[in-house]
Amino acid sequence: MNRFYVTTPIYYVNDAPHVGHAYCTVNADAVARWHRLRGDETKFLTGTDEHGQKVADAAAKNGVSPQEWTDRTSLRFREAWDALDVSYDDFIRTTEPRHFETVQKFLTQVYENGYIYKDTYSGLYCVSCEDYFTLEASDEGKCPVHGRPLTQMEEDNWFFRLSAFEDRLLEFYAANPDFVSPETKYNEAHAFIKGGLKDISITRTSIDWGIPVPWDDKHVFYVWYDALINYLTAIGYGRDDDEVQEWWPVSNHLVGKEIIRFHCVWWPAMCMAAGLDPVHHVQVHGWLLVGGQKLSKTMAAEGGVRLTDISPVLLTDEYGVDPIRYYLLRETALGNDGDFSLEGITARYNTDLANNLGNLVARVSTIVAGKCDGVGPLPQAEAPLRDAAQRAIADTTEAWNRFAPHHALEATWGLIGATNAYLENTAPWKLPAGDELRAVLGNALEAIRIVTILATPAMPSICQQIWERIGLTGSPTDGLVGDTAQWGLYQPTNPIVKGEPLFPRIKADS
RNA sequence: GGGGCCGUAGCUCAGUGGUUAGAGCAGGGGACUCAUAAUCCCUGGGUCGUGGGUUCGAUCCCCACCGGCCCUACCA
Repeated sequence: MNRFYVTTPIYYVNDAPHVGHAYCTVNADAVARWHRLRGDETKFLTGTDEHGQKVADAAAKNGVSPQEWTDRTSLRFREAWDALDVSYDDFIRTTEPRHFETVQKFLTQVYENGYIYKDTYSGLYCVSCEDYFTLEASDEGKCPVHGRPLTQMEEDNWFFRLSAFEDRLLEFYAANPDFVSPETKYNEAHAFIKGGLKDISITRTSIDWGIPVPWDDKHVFYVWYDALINYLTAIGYGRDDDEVQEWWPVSNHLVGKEIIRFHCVWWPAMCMAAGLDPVHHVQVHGWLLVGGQKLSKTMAAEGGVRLTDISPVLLTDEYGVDPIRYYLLRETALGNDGDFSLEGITARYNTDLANNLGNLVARVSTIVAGKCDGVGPLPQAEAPLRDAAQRAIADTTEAWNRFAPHHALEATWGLIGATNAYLENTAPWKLPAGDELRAVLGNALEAIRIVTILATPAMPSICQQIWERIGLTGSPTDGLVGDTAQWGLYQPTNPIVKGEPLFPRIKADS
């Protein structure tokens, strides 16, 4: 039995979920669904990050307690994921007792291993930002954001001895060239380590909205330290339900490129410090850009992007869940930045979904209804379409296995194109009733059946619908893809259903 | 200041040290009529950002520059 553990970052609850969150989460979801389809025992974790100064501030600003604020905002994330058909197995909140327990166990271990020490943090502080800057990061001693002079501040902090892991991290990177992908992100992380690592402050005394340091109750852990450990909380690290041995060796983090440092440098070092192997794999994704600009809360606040237009829930209301999932997965190569636009959604929808897939199902259904009394004929063992199907199956499989949903869908759509072309060549609408006609339609239906299996990680609900329309019982997810995605297995038990268009075209002016 | 990324057909992007640089979409032409004015076939001379260098030969290697962007230690 293979296992597969995939995580998203836990999302920071100082604001509402937006498309950027959805992008990451839907990719993780599709990959998780693929692995379930392969028969892997799969665990898909997402959740919310609920500590830190910004959350406390956001709560205060809204006149509620931090706990109430996080309850409220965390719920919005779960609602968004429900709206997107996200099949997480576990939703973690960093304010949960289980997380307190794991964090304290984990960091106590690091402490006992001698990698945490107390020192005075002294740095340049910007009162407006309420944050420290290094001299290098500052604008010649002035705040790079506000331009006002930074003041020297001191605070007693506990420090993590990150510098002790420079060599071990470099060795680890050398020994694990697939640790981070895509390769450019691996290089980036590797280069950063080579550039030298400094110890980092991991606790705060200035706030109390956080997880207490077990050996020093004046301190709470800095939010990132607590946050990263969520990946271990969910598999029971340090608790009765400890399943770290089973899940950690097959762990995969899907993260945005801006948090490479935390996941590819700090986090493996922290694991090493606790006597644990680092996460198995970090898959980095790029950003969705709106009009070439980063899609972010900041931009929206400045009026650069209308936040209401990029709420995931509004998008699914407008275009449907599966089309949005398809767009997010298909439009941008995972690892690259991508354009996000309503025009792009419409284009993908009309061409790939309405014209290619939806129309294929419609035209085949109509001919079967008209010429075969609505009963789907069986495919041939040997058919011209068979090669196209096998190529699509192989390419799609390979792509999903390496975190490349865009390539997977491209490969699957290759079979849709081949099937449309096959229909042109065989012109079943001209054929008299008989074996030839039945063979052509059976082959086309078989291709459609295979498509629904291959595409179900991306569009679970539409694929189920198509499955039923072509007269099959059960679901595309019944059985393992290795067994079911093989030419020749189409065997309907129900009549073909013509039905309404699966994807009514979106008119250009709407 | 330091580190890194990107710049390829109208658009979005693939791609490789070597004869004619590719795909999808858009556009143009044709076919067909089963289908959601859908589908299928044909159609892509674009200084591969600019200027140098290495090389028998570079879009792909090196350097500089221009333009866009990211990280520099709490925004997917």
